[in-house]
Amino acid sequence: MGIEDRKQRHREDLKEIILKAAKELFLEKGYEATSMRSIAEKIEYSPATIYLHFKDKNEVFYALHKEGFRMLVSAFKTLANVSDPFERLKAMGHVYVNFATENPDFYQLMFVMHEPLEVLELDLTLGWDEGDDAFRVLLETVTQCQQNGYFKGFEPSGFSFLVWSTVHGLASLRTSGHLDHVRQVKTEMADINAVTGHTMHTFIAMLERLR
Amino acid sequence: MGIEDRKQRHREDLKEIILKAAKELFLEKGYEATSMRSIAEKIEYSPATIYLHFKDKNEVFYALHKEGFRMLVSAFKTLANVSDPFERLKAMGHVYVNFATENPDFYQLMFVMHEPLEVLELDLTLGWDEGDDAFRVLLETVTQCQQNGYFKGFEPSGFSFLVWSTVHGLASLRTSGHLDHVRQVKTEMADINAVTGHTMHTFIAMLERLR
DNA sequence: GAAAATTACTAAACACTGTTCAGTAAGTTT
DNA sequence: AAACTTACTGAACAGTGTTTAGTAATTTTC
Repeated sequence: MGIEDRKQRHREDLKEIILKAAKELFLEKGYEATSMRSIAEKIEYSPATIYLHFKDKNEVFYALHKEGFRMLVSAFKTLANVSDPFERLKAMGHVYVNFATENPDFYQLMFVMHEPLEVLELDLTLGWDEGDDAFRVLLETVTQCQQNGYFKGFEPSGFSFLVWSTVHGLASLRTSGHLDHVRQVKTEMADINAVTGHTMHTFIAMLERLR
Repeated sequence: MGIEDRKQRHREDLKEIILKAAKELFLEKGYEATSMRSIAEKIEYSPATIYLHFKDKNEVFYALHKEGFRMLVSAFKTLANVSDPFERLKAMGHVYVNFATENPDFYQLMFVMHEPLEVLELDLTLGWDEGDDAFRVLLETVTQCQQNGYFKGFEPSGFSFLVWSTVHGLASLRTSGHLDHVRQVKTEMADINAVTGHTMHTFIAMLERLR
């Protein structure tokens, strides 16, 4: 029935339609609960049709993974007008953690799961371009901070990895629920936002001491 | 056949046998590839038997998750004889990251996946005791460092969360492969061990500056 | 000692999953 | 009109976690 109706409708690019449906299901139900069959059902095609456009489930989610990076990089780009590099670094930290907080599923896909990256393992020339972009922006900002007298004596890429580790660690402990668990058991803090904010604040205070 | 043989064998606690098999399969093949059926086959029982001892797959892996924490906490305990708290904190960082490096599957289960924690979500009084223990040791060490003049002006639990975030971030970027990817594309470092070591070294240098 | 109750276990089914492949109907080219 | 190409699908394969009805052996009760 649905299959017959759909044939009348004007045809957009089917690949886009598949991704749109996959994204909606993914954001609504998560990765595990978004099956190839449920995507197919949503777009009123047979599951086999998806395999004409994507090699496998990983390739579908790798496309979403890339979309997530485009979102994050574009959020970073709004910070280009912050002229002071240290202020920009702080703002990047907040943007990063906020992105993870507001888009936990995307964040999981981009930085935690390695399923969608299995696509890359077959073709190592194929890059993680958007991710590399984001790191480049961080590295540039750290280097500029050093020109302003911050982080003296630290090797810039090592320092960038350190900053990334810290914000990623915070973001991932937050989205996994482990941070909130320890907060509940070990602290007096009111909620998960309080720990996250407090930890970010501590991190920035720490960076500030490294003038 | 196998089922008949096994009935003759002396009976240990079946729950332990299930966990032993689950652990072996898990360390060999990973979480996804360790099915209830494969565990059952390994111990020569029917899959249904496992459900007489465990509510579901999560409960099986929650038991392994706890075992991982016992391993980590016991590794921390070997550090009790390091009398200088700052030296102890540094050593804890290395133990933590080494644990994640040497037991990536356990680490995933303990700090990255939230599947085994779904068991807890039903019964919130049930704790993550071993994990809380590990955090307590960290908090104590940080507090003692402060008594020796380190990290002045920082609130101890916030600072502990920060330290945890950093080492967890490093460990999880390492085990997920993201760290190595960026290293390959963006740095001259030889291998994953070089980045990890370099980032840890940078972190410790940073902490040292906060006297 | 016979009957009843309990224990330990399993076969089979249910409702899913990702993926493949032979086949078909419609449109295009020769 | 015949041949070829495209777009798509139904059905199957081999797997998954989990539940349930049932059974054989053991233990308890009368």
